[in-house]
Amino acid sequence: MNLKPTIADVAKEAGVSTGTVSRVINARDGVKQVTRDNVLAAMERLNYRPDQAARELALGGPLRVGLHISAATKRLTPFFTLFLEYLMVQLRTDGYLLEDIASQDDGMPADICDAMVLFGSHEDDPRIDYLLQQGVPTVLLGVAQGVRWVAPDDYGGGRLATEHLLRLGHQDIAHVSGLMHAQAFFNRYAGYQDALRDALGETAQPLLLEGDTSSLGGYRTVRRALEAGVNFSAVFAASDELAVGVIGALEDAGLRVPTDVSVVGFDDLPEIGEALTTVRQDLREIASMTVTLLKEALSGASVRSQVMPVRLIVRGTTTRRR
Amino acid sequence: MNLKPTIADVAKEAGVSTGTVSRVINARDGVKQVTRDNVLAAMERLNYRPDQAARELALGGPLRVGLHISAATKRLTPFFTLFLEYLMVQLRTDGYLLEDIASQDDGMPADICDAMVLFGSHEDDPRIDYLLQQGVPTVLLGVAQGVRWVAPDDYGGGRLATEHLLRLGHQDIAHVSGLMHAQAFFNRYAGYQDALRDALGETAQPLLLEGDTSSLGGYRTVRRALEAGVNFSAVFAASDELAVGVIGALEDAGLRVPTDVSVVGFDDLPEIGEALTTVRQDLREIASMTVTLLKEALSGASVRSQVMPVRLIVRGTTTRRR
DNA sequence: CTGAAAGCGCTTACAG
DNA sequence: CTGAAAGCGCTTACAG
Repeated sequence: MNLKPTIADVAKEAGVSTGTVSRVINARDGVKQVTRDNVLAAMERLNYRPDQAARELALGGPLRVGLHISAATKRLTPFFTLFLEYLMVQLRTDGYLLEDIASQDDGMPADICDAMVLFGSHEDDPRIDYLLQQGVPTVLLGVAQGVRWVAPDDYGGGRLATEHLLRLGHQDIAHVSGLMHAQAFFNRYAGYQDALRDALGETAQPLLLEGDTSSLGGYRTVRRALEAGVNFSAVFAASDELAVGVIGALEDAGLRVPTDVSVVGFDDLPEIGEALTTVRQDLREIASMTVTLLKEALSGASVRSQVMPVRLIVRGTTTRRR
Repeated sequence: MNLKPTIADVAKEAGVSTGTVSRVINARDGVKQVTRDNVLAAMERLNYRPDQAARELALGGPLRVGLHISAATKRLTPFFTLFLEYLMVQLRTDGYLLEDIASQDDGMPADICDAMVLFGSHEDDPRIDYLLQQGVPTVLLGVAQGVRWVAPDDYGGGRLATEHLLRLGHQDIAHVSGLMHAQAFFNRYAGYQDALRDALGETAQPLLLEGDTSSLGGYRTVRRALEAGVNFSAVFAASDELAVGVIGALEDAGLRVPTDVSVVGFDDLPEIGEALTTVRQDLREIASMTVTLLKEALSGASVRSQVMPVRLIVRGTTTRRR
């Protein structure tokens, strides 16, 4: 039979009852280790995937995972859109339902689900205490103390991008970013600064150009810098969106990319950064890790967090300094 | 009892069996009209909503609705993101699962679901014939012949925006838009032209500024026009995103909005167009109508299509001509 | 620690 | 045209 295997198939294969299989699937304790291993092996052999509809029906509803984003976070960005899509798919696979949670007047989530995902945290985010106090399993996107979180290696990515430009002979490297109170931007900037200092010593001149984080923001920031006579032969932009704007501004100023100015982005978003030299963060992996931590939280495992690796993708917007 | 009513509750209330209730829920024929009315009334009284998990389990899987977007369409835009979210929620409510369908080499959808939603159609979209030939229930976003479609009143919206500006005394009104082969842009432009002609007669001077449809695109388009000495006291932008860029370019050129130049957008997107005078299209309604037409298609009802109304929202970016 | 059995809310042959 | 009943794939008291 090549139909989708059910819990009954697994039970037969493992020589146990369906109840036991169910217990193993749900990591209920009170199953002998040998039995558990047996069942796990059988599941593996049959490539068994639980049927979510059946599970939901038996349980009287899906497990609800609430997504709460801080007021300051923009939802309608390519980055957020993509991450959300991956997260939703991941959660659905495991039978969870992702719900959008609105904010109360005090900024706290207006509804509390079986578990929560927090987005757009800054330091000392009051939502964290609030949720921990209620004992709700919570995972954060970004870095914080005392909660489970997952975040890309922003610092390492900043270093990678900057070191790449340094290796190409650039010294006057501008960093175009958003406001520094966002943890991701702060860490990318820190990586940039450290790489610069490591390579150039104390003569290193970090050049931070802050502005709006959209493409338009990147454009205007760089255009203004150019008009003010600021000088650089390379730009590390803190996101692909910014990089797109940066390139536009350079073009409009008659500068060619990468011949005159090299540009590195961050994210490696489809549709946006496809032609860019950029630092790739794997959003799918990040979403997947978010779900993993969520499940750990739900099962009461000990708290841990995860930095996700990034890597440099060299494409056509960087070249050796002339 | 205030628990969620089940099919059994409805059956008892209507004095029939659960099988019969199921038949009327699913619009199976072979149910006497009186019985049907009875059941419908009972459902109404109890405010019955079918349990999707149970349905899915009994049917052996959810009904899959495939979303296919043309290669040219950008997915990671605020507009698309928002629409997709609404569509997904609507579909889930009715127990359908939205799936993203990739393209074959020839541009046709690589997988065919129980029903399809097509996005980013232009005239004579070959996907339409392809799907109709296979007999797949299909709904299109946009306008086309011989299929079910739903679209906002682009033409009417173009008129509304332009007439608003005319009423404020503006005569030199530029239209900033994307490429005209997109049906929505084409129709918005047509509305603009007709409103202009109706008000100013043959002296009317349509001024079309085409460019990239992002905010950055709007910015660059207008900046270039300004630098070329093009003259206007008002702009009708074909989207809120474009309008944001337009306003940026005006500001950077030292022009105040709306004192010096009035700007109208289109869409009324949250986060983007919140301060704009704009033409509101109700994406939630459009998504909901899409699902309605999908269900009609699935049940074999006769083909119909729907233009969704839009309306002008006057906010702070337009004022009387100085 | 594990099995047998009932139940979650629906659909659909099968009878009548 | 309609009802009684089995079945979809899980979970979970209840026994043992």
